[in-house]
Amino acid sequence: MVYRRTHQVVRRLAARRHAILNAARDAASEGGMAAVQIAPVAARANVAAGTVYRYFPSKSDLISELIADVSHDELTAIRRAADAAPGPSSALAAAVTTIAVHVVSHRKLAWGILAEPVDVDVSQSRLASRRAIAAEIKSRIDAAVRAGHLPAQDTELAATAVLGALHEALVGPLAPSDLDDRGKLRDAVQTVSLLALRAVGVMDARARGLVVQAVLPAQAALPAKTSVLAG
Amino acid sequence: MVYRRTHQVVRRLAARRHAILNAARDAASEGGMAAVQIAPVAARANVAAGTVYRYFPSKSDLISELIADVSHDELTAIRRAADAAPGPSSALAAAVTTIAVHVVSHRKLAWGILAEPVDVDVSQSRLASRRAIAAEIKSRIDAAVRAGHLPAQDTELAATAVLGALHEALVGPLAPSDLDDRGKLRDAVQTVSLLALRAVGVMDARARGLVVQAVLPAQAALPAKTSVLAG
DNA sequence: GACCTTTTTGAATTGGTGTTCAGTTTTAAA
DNA sequence: TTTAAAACTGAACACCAATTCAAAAAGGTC
Repeated sequence: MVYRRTHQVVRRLAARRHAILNAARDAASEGGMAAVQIAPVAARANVAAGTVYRYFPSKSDLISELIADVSHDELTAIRRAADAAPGPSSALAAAVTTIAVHVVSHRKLAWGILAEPVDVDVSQSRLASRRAIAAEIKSRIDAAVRAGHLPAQDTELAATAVLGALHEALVGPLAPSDLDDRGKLRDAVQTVSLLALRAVGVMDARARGLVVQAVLPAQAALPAKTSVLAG
Repeated sequence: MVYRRTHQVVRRLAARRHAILNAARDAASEGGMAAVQIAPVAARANVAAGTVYRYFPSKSDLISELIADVSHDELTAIRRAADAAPGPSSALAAAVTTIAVHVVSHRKLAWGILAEPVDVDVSQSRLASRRAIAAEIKSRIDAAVRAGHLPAQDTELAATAVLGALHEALVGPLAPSDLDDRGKLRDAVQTVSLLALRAVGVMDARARGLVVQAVLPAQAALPAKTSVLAG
């Protein structure tokens, strides 16, 4: 044989793969999934359109991997925030506010990942992404129920509803348009987190306290260098 | 002039318009918005593809009108249910359960109206549809707040979040799959309605009572002849 | 029935983007 | 430097449903 992949090449290939995925993420962050088209993404990554197909079998696969990536980062952030909390209720509050802060800070990307119409079928990866995050929320609600902080309930449905409330209120088409203002953003995050906690049965007064405590670290964790979502 | 539209013709034209819209609604009910394609819809309505374009400038307009129609029917049903309730809290509960029962009873159509990817741009009519229903919910929450039954809050955001919770939990991709069972359906509707009411600040015990009272009439109103959504 | 207008038809056209592939460039080994 | 494999390029292709439009049919008046 007169050709073998050397380390250098392997690294370059990996870098290029990253570059393409990154280009896709950037495009999605700026213009939503509609902006994730092969030719523009290839241009952003400094490769030709055909090259994309040496790394991803189809556009569908590219976007699916993008969705999985972003979800994975998101899940990590949620877990870290919740695990750092002192008790089950705080953990739930931390998880909820983390999601709220993240999606509201990267609305275009979140909208693209979650619900924006795409011309290729990405329902499977969206489903997996949602399932994973819903499962995390469910487990946090379960823990709070076991601790006697919340009434017994269908926690799976509750987790799904909580996610729906967060998404619709913060990144959906009816979301407030003035969320670029830092104060407004925090208010919206607090309001919606409060709604979510009350929905699962946290008493109003207690929920307010939990939210206030959870919002600060969630916001602080975000602007650190590269944000988790837009990395 | 040697030609004027006679009554008969006017009626036939109107009937045809209805037939096309109805065909679109049927198609959406069966196969979601993906099934709303010009040729199949035309076939369903017993006209040629080209004829559709004498009634609707574009597919986008056809679907937009379909969305507006369905939303209008939905809004009417919500108002009727809420207005029949004895007080502001009951009215809110009635509105919420009405939405829940409707979307869960016509999931494919609801999904198509709300969020399913479509190849043409229907974001404006979807936005209008959502806005109208959110406004109705908001006004019911406002009334309950004024009556002192709920804590003061950002009712616009609350209404949006409530809708998001209902939709995601009942028609989204994570919605339970066993909702064809009548009992399961009722349980899901109750559970999610309860979550929605607690979210806006109704106490758990009271919310349970309101939901139970509201679910029965909402369910009863539905199967009457032609359902409001699929009619 | 003659004559004009509106309506309908459905096959052909259009448009836009994902995907392919023959030719070119780059890389590694001899 | 030569050789062969892999990687890359980008213009051409394919796909597929929305849309158009010339011809035909139906409707209305005289």
